[in-house]
Amino acid sequence: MNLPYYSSFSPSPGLAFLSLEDAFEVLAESSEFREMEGPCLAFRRAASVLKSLPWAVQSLGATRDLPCLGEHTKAVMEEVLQCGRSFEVEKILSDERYQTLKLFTSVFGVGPKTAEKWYRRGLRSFTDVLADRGIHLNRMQQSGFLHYGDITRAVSKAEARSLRNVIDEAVRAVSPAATLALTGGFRRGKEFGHDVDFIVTTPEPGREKSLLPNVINGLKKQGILLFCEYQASTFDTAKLPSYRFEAMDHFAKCFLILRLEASQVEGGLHCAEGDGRGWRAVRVDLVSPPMDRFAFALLGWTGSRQFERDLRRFARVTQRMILDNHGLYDKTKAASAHFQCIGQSGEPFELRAEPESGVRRIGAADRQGRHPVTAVSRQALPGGQ
DNA sequence: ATTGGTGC
DNA sequence: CTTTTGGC
DNA sequence: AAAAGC
Repeated sequence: MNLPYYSSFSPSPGLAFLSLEDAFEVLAESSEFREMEGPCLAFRRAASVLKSLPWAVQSLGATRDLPCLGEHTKAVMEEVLQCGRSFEVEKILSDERYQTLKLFTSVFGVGPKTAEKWYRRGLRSFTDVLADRGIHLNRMQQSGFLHYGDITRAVSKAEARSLRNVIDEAVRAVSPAATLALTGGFRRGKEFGHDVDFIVTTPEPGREKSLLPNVINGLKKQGILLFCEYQASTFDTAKLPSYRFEAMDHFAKCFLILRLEASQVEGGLHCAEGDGRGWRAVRVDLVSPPMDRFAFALLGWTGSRQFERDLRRFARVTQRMILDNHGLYDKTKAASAHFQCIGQSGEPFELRAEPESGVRRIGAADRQGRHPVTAVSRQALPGGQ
């Protein structure tokens, strides 16, 4: 197993200059570990707003008209712009609890609760965790440790393209009429990602239930399935919108770790220096909504996380609607009349989401003559429910 | 059966 | 001043 | 922590 060195943010002063985005990400993460949800969100927004700018901020004056930046964030910015470091950020980076929780949560299958549990047991390293006879790792965490080096390594665009071919072949063998769409960060145009996300749907009635299980079987037969957690659909149009407190959508989906052969990647694998295996493990997610929900699923899974959050808040507070991965609902219509998206019987639309920006994104896009959200049309269902 | 993990 | 922040 | 609501 490849253990990480503490590399992401070097606490050694003078060497690594901190970017403003990184500084806010550290503050956000620290707030998250301390269960301060408000400050966490505020720092995430600050980071997101700076990321959305076409230029790098070089002076405090340039941030005068930007939203989501207040007293605290501007004080940090002043420090970082002045000398490339922040006292508060460095204090966090040198904090043992922060370092340990950051390390533990970097393992696939380990979230804040589990990381905290291990920390309270006095564990401080992977060696500590793996040597502790009282710790039982679930299947996901076992895979997380087993493939740690590979799945913490960034996935390149070329690797994502290659995986598209692999998935496309497996899908086509099951349902030739199926639609496969790349989502997540790579759909947003990113050069690197931590995984590769796809949405797969079939117009063939009755096929949707067996589609994902059959695709998974195909990958298994190829011998490239290193890990699979399959979640069957719990989607039910009669129960929309869902009032239950649930983070995830109800579509059939699977969280995979696949073996990707170097020979299938144009320009080779994104791998470590002396890695002669000729393959690497990659995290892949497949989501399979019913065809008529394709657009909403695509919108929801294209991200970014901050964009999804802001978009839903925008739908609620200014449009008086509820948006989720399953649909768009008008709160002002009786009995939660529900709105359908184009593409029910025909072509799913091309979503032009442009995430990675802050709360002002929609307005900014409009000013530039782009309309990232207008693809979701207000076409009422017959009968109106 | 519940918690915590998975995701954008 | 209090409330809201993905009624994920 | 920042913004919105009262």
